[in-house]
Amino acid sequence: MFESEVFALLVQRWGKRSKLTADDCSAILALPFTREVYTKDAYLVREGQEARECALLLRGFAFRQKLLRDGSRQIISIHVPTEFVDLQNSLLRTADHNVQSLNRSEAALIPRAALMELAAARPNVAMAMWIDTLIDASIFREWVVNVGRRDARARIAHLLCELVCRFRELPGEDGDTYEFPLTQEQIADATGLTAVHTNRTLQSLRKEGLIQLSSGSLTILDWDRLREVGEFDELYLHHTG
Amino acid sequence: MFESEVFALLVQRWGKRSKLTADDCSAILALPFTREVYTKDAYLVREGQEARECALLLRGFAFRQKLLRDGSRQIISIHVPTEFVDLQNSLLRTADHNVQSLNRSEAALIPRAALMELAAARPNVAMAMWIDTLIDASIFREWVVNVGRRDARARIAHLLCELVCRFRELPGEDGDTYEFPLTQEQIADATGLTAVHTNRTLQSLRKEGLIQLSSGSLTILDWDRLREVGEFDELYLHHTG
DNA sequence: CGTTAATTTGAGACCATTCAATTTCGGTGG
DNA sequence: CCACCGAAATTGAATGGTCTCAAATTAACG
Repeated sequence: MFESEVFALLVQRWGKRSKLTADDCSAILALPFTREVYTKDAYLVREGQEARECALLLRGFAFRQKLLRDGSRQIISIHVPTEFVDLQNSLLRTADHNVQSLNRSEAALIPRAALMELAAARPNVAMAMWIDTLIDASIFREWVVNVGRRDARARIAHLLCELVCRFRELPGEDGDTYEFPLTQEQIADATGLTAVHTNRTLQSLRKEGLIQLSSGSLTILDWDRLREVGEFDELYLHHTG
Repeated sequence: MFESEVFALLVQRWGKRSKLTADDCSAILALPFTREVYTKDAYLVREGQEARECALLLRGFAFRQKLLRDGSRQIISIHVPTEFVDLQNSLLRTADHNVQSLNRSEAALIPRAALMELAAARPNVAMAMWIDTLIDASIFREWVVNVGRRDARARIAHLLCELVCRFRELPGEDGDTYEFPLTQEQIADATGLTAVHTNRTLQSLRKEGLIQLSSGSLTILDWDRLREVGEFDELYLHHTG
């Protein structure tokens, strides 16, 4: 995927909900950036670090995460291409969490200052960025509910539903089979479970004919029942398209 | 507390991190609003509802919440006076969660349109509002970690630490004793526990001399150890003051 | 001072964890 | 192309933290 394409997809995504003028669009397309490739588990952002640039995912996946003293990890969200991975850190200046690459990924790094100037000069663009961060926040809220009040089956089903909904938005992704980049350990860290229990729970979802999941590929066999098990309602994703 | 005071406190809070001109300030102070009083558990915002106005808390407390099919409830955040309770819903238009009054509270309801116009016309104000929502998001992230990866003692200790830090910012609140408006059931819903287990866990925190909590009043007896138990690091609150 | 909400207590059941070992998978070099 | 390797997935058994269901006690409030 060429960088120009990604910025074009970004403009397209934002254009759906905010009115962007031609000038707004060309100002976005004119943003300076450098490209960076990340290997699996490489850090894009580190907690405590001062934000100097903001990463826009071009290819691959990334996730937010916090580490606890005992070494356990909680994943807080998953990110797909065309998403900014740390607008929050850019505005708040010092990162309060880590961002890691899920698999081999690539990002465009935009200098913080350029992004802030753009936001200050163009209210429409600022609004689009703001809304992006609000949707992130909405997803965080749903995750609080997920890990706080649902049992293992529902947590995992809900996570799978969310990811499928978000993968579907990507160009070239449709049908019922998706490239699925999370290991069971990562699913566990995203749902607040252990890898062992995640494994057993996935088996039960498979045994009941809801999903098929192996070797990096997820097939949804029964979307309605998976939704039901995860008590999934996509309102919180605020997909207008 | 008079409304003029609250808007003044808001301007003061925002002024700490964003540069607000005199014009910005007077535009904020000129916002139209109506006042509304809420009884305990009254709804300020309902999931699925279209946002027509945005509530600024003047007095008392409020909390965000989602309800599950089985009737259980997950509290997602607590809010104190001078905080906007639903900027998120105002921007995203349709509310994806509920907001309830924690005790008897009072809010200034600002028409959505007026707030949006102010944001569009004044980048500094927009930035201040944006940052408010980013700090909310940071708190959501920490709550994902709290309910996802900590045991009952740590979850409750962490919640208490957060609330104390935020109460301290309020005028007239200092020392080690605070008005504490949450029932044990609400603490349970905020930490993803049951009320019964919350009760036993609070007893253990009391028995070890960390806190004193009864009849709506919380005293911190050993801040350092409470922090330790909750693995609390206030970076995520982004208090610049 | 009665009535309801909130807190407290007990006992048993269960979901998820822990720890350890085994098997399978994916990739790499010989 | 096969042998090897580390990572990922899988299995088993025992433990334990938290839940459930009830009932009792205490506090709050009009």
